[in-house]
Amino acid sequence: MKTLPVLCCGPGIEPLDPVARESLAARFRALSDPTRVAIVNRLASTEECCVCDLNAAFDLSQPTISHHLKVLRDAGLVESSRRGTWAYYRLVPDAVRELRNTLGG
Amino acid sequence: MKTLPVLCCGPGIEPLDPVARESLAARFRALSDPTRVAIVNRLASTEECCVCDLNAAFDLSQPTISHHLKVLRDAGLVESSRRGTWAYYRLVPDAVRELRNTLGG
DNA sequence: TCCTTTCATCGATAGACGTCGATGTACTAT
DNA sequence: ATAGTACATCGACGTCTATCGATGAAAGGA
Repeated sequence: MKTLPVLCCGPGIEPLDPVARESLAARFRALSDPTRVAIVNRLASTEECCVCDLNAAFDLSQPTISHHLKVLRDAGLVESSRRGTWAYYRLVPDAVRELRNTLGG
Repeated sequence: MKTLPVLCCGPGIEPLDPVARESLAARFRALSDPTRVAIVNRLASTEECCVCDLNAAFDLSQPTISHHLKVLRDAGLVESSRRGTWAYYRLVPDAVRELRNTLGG
């Protein structure tokens, strides 16, 4: 005789709506690449960083680094500004904190 | 010569080693899909959850849900155990907490 | 003006990923 | 034994992604 399993995922939960799921997944996806994790790690330990230094640091082609920066920018995790010829990138602390909060139930 | 930009990403940082980058990225990649985010969200609000209920909840085929659960399992974010015919999944709180800490300056 | 440097974008390609139907496996009930 | 249920795995398909070389745009220096 089998005991009917307790109905899990019961009535008390509040599931994420589809928009929130997609939005959260998009931010995590931005961190789903080792190079991007390293970039964020690097930006986390400095005020800002110019692209030229990132290019030098990562042994990847310049377009590839530029691509990763765009992914992080589109995800709202970093922001950039140009000063003269150079582009400087920095973290968006609120975005990182927000993401962390979603893991801190 | 123009004013050389301040050497950013200076000597004080400790960059992640390649293994850590890959390992972190792998965990974030597990959360890079809206369905998996929703599964984790669901598991976060209950003790454990049987696959049959997840199948009913997500309007995706049973193999697809099974695939997502495997991804989360391989990432160490969830664990499962069989009791009788049913398989029950639950979060691995340490894994989630660890991931959160990496975002916590 | 011309050349160089910095960075973004384009186009192409190989590999990874999400999804499904079909199949396999283990368990339960009749 | 036979049938049915719960879940995992397999094979296939279309899409997305990481990467590169080539090109474009903007700025500075000669």
